[in-house]
Amino acid sequence: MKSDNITISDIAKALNLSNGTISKALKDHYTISEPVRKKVQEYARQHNYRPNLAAQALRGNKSRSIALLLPSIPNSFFAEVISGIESVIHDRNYHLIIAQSLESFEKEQQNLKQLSWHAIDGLVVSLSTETTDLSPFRELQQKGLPIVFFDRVPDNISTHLVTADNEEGAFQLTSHLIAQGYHKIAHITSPAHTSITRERLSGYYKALQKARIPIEPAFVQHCEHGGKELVEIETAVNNLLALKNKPDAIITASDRITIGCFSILKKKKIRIPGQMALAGFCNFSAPELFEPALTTLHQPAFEMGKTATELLISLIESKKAVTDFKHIRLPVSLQIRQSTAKKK
Amino acid sequence: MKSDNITISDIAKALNLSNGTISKALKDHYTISEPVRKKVQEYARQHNYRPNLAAQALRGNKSRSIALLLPSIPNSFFAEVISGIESVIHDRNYHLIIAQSLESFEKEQQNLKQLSWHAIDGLVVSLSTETTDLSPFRELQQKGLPIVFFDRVPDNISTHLVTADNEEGAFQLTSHLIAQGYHKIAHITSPAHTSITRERLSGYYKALQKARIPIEPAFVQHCEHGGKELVEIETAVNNLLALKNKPDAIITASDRITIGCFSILKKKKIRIPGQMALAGFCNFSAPELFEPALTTLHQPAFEMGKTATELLISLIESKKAVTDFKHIRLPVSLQIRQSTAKKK
DNA sequence: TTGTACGCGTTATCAA
DNA sequence: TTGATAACGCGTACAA
Repeated sequence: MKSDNITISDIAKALNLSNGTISKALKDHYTISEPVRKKVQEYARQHNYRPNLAAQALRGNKSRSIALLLPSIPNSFFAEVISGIESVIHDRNYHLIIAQSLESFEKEQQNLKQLSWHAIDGLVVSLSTETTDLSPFRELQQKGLPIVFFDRVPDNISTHLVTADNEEGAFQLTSHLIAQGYHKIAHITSPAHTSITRERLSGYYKALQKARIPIEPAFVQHCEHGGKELVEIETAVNNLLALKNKPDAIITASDRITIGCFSILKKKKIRIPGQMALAGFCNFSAPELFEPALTTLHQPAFEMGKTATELLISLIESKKAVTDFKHIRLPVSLQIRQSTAKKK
Repeated sequence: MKSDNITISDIAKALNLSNGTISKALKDHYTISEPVRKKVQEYARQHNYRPNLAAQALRGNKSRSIALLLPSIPNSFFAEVISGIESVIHDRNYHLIIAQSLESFEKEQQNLKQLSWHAIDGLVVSLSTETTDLSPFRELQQKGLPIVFFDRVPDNISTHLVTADNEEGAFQLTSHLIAQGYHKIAHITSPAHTSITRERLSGYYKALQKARIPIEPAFVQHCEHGGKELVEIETAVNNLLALKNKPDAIITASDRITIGCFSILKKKKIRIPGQMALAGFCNFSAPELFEPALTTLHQPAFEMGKTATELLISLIESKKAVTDFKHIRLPVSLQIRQSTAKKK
């Protein structure tokens, strides 16, 4: 776009000062006298001065752009996350560069490479289900790139993490089902290596233990690609249905698995909750319209995006190296509906 | 990020050539001899040379970034659009800057201003429902900024437009309902001034005319904010239900209106399709799980995003001013389900 | 307290 | 066909 913006040297000429003075005055440098500072800032404001981002980037070796790498954009949960990121990024004067991995490690790596060409200042990531090798991320960190992970976060990495309180969420889902009279509760989830899977499993186990319900290993089914293909979910459901000791309820671990599982049960004409109760992690916008209305565990996706971005920006703008990293767990909310009605 | 990339002058030193020669060789300038060209490109490839985007931006007065301005990110339709844009933008070496208007003209203008600071090369827009004043967009165009509109497009503007075939979609929906035995078909839609509303109304009227069904003006209800607040949709539904001559079917004009209307009818315990058939424009991912499964008209959102972006890039990169603008209408697909079962 | 001068990496112009 | 040089706008030593 033809930029008709004025530049620092325009201001310098107009006020009979030098470029250096203007530059310093604009950023409240301490060596500039109050009247000059005021005059310059006033002039800049009136003439709608905007710093040339390209020049700043070239000079300062930073681009004021943040990259977002996530599994899938058109997914209720991640779309809300993006919205949360958008809510902070403009005010802080950053760009957002979005790339989706589509749950593929290869695509993720390819994206990562492309993003690095953009000379990004920071990276917000939710890992693909396939990702186990974190070395590419570690390498980028070592080159000085701040990274914040959210939702699907790695272990053993030194940086901020933002997740929903997955353990608590699974605990609530499971406890709710138990309270409704279901005692044979299965869990369909993502690959065992991912953080969210482990945390949710842990919550599931804790709830069972608390109710003194023995753990049945066959009740836990993993979708190796997080339910990317429906057939994965179908296999998981079939495995459960083939058990001698069939479960009477299923809790599911992601938008896609929840919706997929629901759909498969309906296709199989299995009554919900009569034959099988169902509840799961889900940020879908209208679960109350389903038949039956679906009990969901809602994650604060918008806040996750917002929080992760704020943390990232704090890392980027921190003068001294940050070593005190936090894992923020945001509260979830259980929304009880028909699909987990009391067992008869 | 600490960019450890090599630069043009690194190559120049290594090969004992000048910067200018390297620059030209890399872009296949005709004045560079074949052997030099090859040598330079080979060296660049081997050493993983990437042009510094900030420098290119500063020098060439363009940023290789494209802005996307749309009503709402966490909306099935627009999320798919973003995915479509993402699919082309990286390969063409552009950034994407996203801003959402949340259906507010004021927020849209504010975004527009902020975006212009980023020195964007082009703009992809879907207008907010509130927008009637196009002058800000026209001004940007006159300053030389290429703009492509999609979905909610303006009239009387000289640029490429990309929409779904809204008229055909509404025609199909209406004709389908007629064929199923519904003859009192209402239409809940967005404000009358928007392009999609007019096109869909036109399709609706054409289908009625073709079937020789008289048009009933009270059957057309507008949600002034596109159903941003549920109460708008509720009012529209109530207006229809209060009519002496009640409709026996409703077609709805957007994700939000469709879902909202569905929800309201259920809350009112109105049987679908027994008392009121329902079908609408909807890119929601699992309309078959609703009760009843919802007949939808699906828009090719991914393709719309992709097409709009390709057109925009062609405008940006066109050497000569483009005057031959097209309005591309992408095909829609009607998915028939229970909510429009044959009238008894 | 302010001004001068240089360099970030690239590209365009002009000279060789 | 290639080389030298200047310029894009900004920030920062260092000089004044």
